[in-house]
Amino acid sequence: MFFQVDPHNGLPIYEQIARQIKFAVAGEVLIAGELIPSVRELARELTINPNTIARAYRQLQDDGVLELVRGTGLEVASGAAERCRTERLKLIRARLRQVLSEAKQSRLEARELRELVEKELSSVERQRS
Amino acid sequence: MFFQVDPHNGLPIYEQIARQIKFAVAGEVLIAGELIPSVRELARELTINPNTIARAYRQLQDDGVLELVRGTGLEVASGAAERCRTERLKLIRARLRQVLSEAKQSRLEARELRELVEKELSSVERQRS
DNA sequence: CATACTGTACTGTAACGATAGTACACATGG
DNA sequence: CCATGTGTACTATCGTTACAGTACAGTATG
Repeated sequence: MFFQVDPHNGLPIYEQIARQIKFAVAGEVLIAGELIPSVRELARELTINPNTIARAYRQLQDDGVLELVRGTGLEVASGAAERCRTERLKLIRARLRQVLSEAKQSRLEARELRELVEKELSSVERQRS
Repeated sequence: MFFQVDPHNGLPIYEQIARQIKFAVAGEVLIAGELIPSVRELARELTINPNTIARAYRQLQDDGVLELVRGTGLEVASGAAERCRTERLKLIRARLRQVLSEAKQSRLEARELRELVEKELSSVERQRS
């Protein structure tokens, strides 16, 4: 698994994990019916408290992304990909809007902002996919 | 003063205030030598605890943005505009990079992402300056 | 001088996120 | 059957953020 967690991100860790799993489902890195890493395993891998992982998983169940298979683990719910794709788009759009709005509000000149965006965008596109 | 604070922003309130003041200094909305609103006044205006405002101001002093005039208040330090401009650019660039990187990492297609950015960018530019 | 305003310091309380440790019901595999 | 591995629940502790209230030194203004 390729999850990354940053404790100083502002976002709570359990939130980061839940979101990354949703994004993985949206991108079909995790497929319906597939078992996800166990609470203890992922906790060991990320050196994070199992309770924190469990909280993320509980939230994902509440959101209908994961389903419990008793005694075995949690699997990706069928039909979750669609919903996750929608949610992913909404989240990214909101984040983007917030950043751009802040930049604009800070009286950064429009030209400067557009240059910055162009530069970072092409920089990101040049990364390994 | 035109400060806005959102308690559910992830960022601590004192951090939001400090940043907005830095941005105001960078954009020369606040000029060197100018007195900023008093702790109690700003607290009343934003309906926020004075301690929280005081904490933001203390941090701004540590960063050399504000200078204490004893018994009178805090004024914008001379030469702070330059440093604030630099810091503003760094902060916005970092935020932008993070959002775009997340979007890319979530397997959103490059074309989709670019469209999204274009749309939001022009939307923001259309706002009141 | 006296009042009212500055920033600052201190204690205490509450909520939240994260950690630590323990315990339980359930299912799988030997 | 039994050991192991699932998720889940519970209590307790710690640090950070924010709030509430009080107090104090310093300065401007009357």
